[in-house]
Amino acid sequence: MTESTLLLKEHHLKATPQRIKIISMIEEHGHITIEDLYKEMLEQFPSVSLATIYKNINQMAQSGLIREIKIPKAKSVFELIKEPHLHIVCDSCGKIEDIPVETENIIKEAEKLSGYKINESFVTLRGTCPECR
Amino acid sequence: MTESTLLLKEHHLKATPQRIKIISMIEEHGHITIEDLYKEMLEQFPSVSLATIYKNINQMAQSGLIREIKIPKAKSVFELIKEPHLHIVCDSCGKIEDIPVETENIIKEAEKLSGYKINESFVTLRGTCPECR
DNA sequence: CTGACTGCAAACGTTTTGCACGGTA
DNA sequence: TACCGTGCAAAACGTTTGCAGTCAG
Repeated sequence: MTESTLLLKEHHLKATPQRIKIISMIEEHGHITIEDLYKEMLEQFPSVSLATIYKNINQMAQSGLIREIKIPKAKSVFELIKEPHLHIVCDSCGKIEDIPVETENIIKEAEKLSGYKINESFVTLRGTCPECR
Repeated sequence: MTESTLLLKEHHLKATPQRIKIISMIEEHGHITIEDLYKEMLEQFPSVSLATIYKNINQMAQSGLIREIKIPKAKSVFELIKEPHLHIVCDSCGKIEDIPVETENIIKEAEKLSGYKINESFVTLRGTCPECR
């Protein structure tokens, strides 16, 4: 029983070979676009359909297993839902990394200023990574 | 000479009636989707084309006059580029507001942790607005 | 065994493109 | 006047849907 299979079972989704592959690819890459998911999937499942990928991605997002991250001026990527973190995108090579930065202070501040009850925060930074500098 | 006309001139774009209208609508609404822009524009320019709106929005974004804000689980909105601020979206009514929260601390922290040189930050929060609570 | 999942093809909504006409500087 | 912007129609894209066959539980 693989890790991906377990994740699927926990979210009450049938563990088909396609789904297992999708999850392990997201896990492996950290973040991945639909396009890359499809390309890489074709190597192992030559007749896989884009429709299948979309259907599964949508279901997994619905079940709270994965989440779509919209990136300014770039394609969306998908990631497994884990601990809160923020994203940083390299302007030069496009790489996306997670960073475990605490956003509590900002949220508290925003709640005070806005009067909103805040449920979730999405933070994306853009800059230049150490390798591209 | 209107404010919108000035903004266009500053960015070396010809001040056509359609462009002036687009900018004044973004200014008026703060944030607006392409769809709403088009609908409202039709009232004043019954034969305006969606193609014209897309072409202009893309040019204005390219010139640094406006910016696209991608919202989780919702349509993108466009805003004039002004002082840094973050966005908060109401889960219940969908309203989007700007909040002038300082993000310097988070950025410093992220730079330290990641080794990146950070150029810009995008922060979107979701929650419930005072009216919807 | 049965309902859920897959792959295919067609449909859909959004965004882009090419072109002839019209308007701004 | 020269060039850029507009509107129209068609095309290109990304995503979704319906359906018949297949598979996981």
